[in-house]
Amino acid sequence: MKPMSNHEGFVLRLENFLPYRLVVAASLVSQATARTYATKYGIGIAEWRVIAQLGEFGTMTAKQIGTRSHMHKTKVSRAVATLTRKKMLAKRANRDDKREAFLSLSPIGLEIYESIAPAAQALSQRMFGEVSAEDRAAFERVLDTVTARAAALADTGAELPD
Amino acid sequence: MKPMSNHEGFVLRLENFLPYRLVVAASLVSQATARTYATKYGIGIAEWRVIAQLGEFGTMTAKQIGTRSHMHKTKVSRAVATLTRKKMLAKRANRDDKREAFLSLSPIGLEIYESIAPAAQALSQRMFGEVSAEDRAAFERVLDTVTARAAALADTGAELPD
DNA sequence: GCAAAGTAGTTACAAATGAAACCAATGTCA
DNA sequence: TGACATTGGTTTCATTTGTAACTACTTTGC
Repeated sequence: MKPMSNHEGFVLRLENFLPYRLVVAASLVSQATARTYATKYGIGIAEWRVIAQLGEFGTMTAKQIGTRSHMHKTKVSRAVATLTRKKMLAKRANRDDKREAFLSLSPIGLEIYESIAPAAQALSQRMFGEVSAEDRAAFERVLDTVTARAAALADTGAELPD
Repeated sequence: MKPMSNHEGFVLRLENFLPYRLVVAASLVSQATARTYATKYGIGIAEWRVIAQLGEFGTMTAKQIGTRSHMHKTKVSRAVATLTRKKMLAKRANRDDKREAFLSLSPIGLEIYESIAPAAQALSQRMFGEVSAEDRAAFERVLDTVTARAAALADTGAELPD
């Protein structure tokens, strides 16, 4: 599409601008998944991400969950609180450091995990399914370098929405 | 990294899970850019996106801006309001349809655009600069298909296969 | 041992957000 | 024409979010 700008200077073509396209794509993906998790499983994105971490790694502190998932610590704290209220999490005190606690999935939480994880996989398949193996590999490479670069640039502090 | 889960069923490896990686990458990119725009130009992401659209296309209605940029209409409305307050936008009534108005950049808005656009380009270069042309092309292809798929899933509210 | 500095996690508060109600103008169709 | 649906855009309201302040605990340096 040709830009119709009425000025002479620098013109940024958003439709070719990768940061913009990346953010738009991610926000659509995020919406689609959020909707599915919410309507079919009554669970928010932050909660799901906590469950997913614990489902994969078994036992973690809130801090570790936050670091691994790039979630703000207040978001983790709140997600953990609601999941605890819903009896999906088990919290075990750490005797060697009473500030933190070891979190893991309760039987109910595990049940949820075991039902959502394949559904998430299927949803991913629907979004990325028709991508060739080569393109997929390239895509992953680019995601890696960009993630590293952007993390370095964003470094001085702030955190993620979804 | 090896999963340490203590259960036997399905395990989703988030570090290989594309939707997740996409969202994380985008959110880091978004943060990095937001920070730059905010601190260096005193402008928010939504406002910048409105400016960017108008800088590229000259004149648009709020509806068109929303559609092209995938922004919620209230977000567009608010961004337009603050930009108008800052005298960065010119609003011209549409005589043929009094509900909408034609928006474009004022001289001040254009000045901002001309100063941010190259900075955005430079920032993008820093994030995607070391990506090869082939990988970049593949990346764009994948973004396109995923954007289309996710958009379809997001607004139909399609269900998951069971 | 102890004060100062740092860390895990929670909470208070203010800003950003989206769903839904709303307003004014336009389109539709009998 | 005139009722009714629709659309562009704004506003209201409840929720979500992040920043900063805070609590409780731990580490460091002396």
